[in-house]
Amino acid sequence: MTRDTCSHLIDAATDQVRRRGYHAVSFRDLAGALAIKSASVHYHFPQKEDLGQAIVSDYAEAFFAALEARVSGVTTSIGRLRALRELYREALGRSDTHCLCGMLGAEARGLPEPLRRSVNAFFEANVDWVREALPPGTRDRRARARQFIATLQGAMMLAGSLDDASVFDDAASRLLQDAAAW
Amino acid sequence: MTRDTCSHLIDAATDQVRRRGYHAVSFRDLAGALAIKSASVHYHFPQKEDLGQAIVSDYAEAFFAALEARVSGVTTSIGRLRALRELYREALGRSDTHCLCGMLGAEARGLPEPLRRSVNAFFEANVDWVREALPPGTRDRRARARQFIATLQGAMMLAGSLDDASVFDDAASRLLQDAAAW
DNA sequence: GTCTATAATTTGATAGAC
DNA sequence: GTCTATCAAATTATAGAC
Repeated sequence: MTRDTCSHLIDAATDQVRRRGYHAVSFRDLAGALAIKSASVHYHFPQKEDLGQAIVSDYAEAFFAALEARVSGVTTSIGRLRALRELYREALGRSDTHCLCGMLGAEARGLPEPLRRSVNAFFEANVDWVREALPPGTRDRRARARQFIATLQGAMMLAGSLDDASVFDDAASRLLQDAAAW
Repeated sequence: MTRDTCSHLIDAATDQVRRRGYHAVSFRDLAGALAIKSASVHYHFPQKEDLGQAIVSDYAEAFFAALEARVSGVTTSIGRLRALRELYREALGRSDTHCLCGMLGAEARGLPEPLRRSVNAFFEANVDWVREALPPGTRDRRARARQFIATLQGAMMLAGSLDDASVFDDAASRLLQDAAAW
């Protein structure tokens, strides 16, 4: 028994939006990927915005679940930050796509407001997670957490644009190096 | 005598692509902004890709010209890096828009290949500029330059999405703080 | 250089049969 | 749940008058 159409649609939409952006993905593109018709896509997600919300909440849930799985048993701050870096890195390496929320964040001013809010909730949660993971003595914790996420996001964008994953590796490894001294 | 239509079109297109992304901007949007018809836009830029190329090369030229103007007379490494940070920061503050190439870089996989190459040339030049601006003793200069640009780009994206310029200020100021010790 | 007019295609979306 | 059929609007783009 394979997964249902709804899950497949979310996967296809997530993949395509991560590659090309929200406005470049159409219901017909997605229908084609599943070998169904666009009317069937509308059955599952009446409006494009509904599908947008679904992929963001699905992505956020999977992201934080994968993150928690990785850090279970990891007690050092650097170890936890490293786990986050590796989660970003594997998304880039496995599917050669940008972070879904990195893409939607760039496009934020052109997105329906509720969708933009969901993207922002992801970022807030991501920043909060880093803030808690930082070494106990770190000062300006929120600013450092923002810096950390900004670097990973920017590195992922740059690596994807230049089609060179070493850009991510360079930026992320120096970031971790700096963070060890925070 | 006001500037000609061609320049106005480049300005309007740059502004709208920075706000909403390449695929979300139409010839009719741009025509409307100039109170002309879309057929007139095609007179100046036959294909959308032509307009895309024009805004990127225009942007890159203006960016590096403004950068050089800012660093004329600035001799310290930190002073030069600070000037770059301020150039990014003012783009965010003055027009509340993302970096044009940051936006197009995120969308890169969905752009015509020649346009993508122009965006990448901007990033390569930006990284090269930082590499030369880094303090003389800095090791892993290319990696550090990539980290620097990644952080500024990611910070600009995050600040724009969250509609909070303090995100940029936090990330960028900590970056400069770290860079002083590189 | 700008316009009207229009073509060809794509897009988000709906109605109703099966 | 999926389909056919269709719609209204939008999109990139062109031809030709002024």
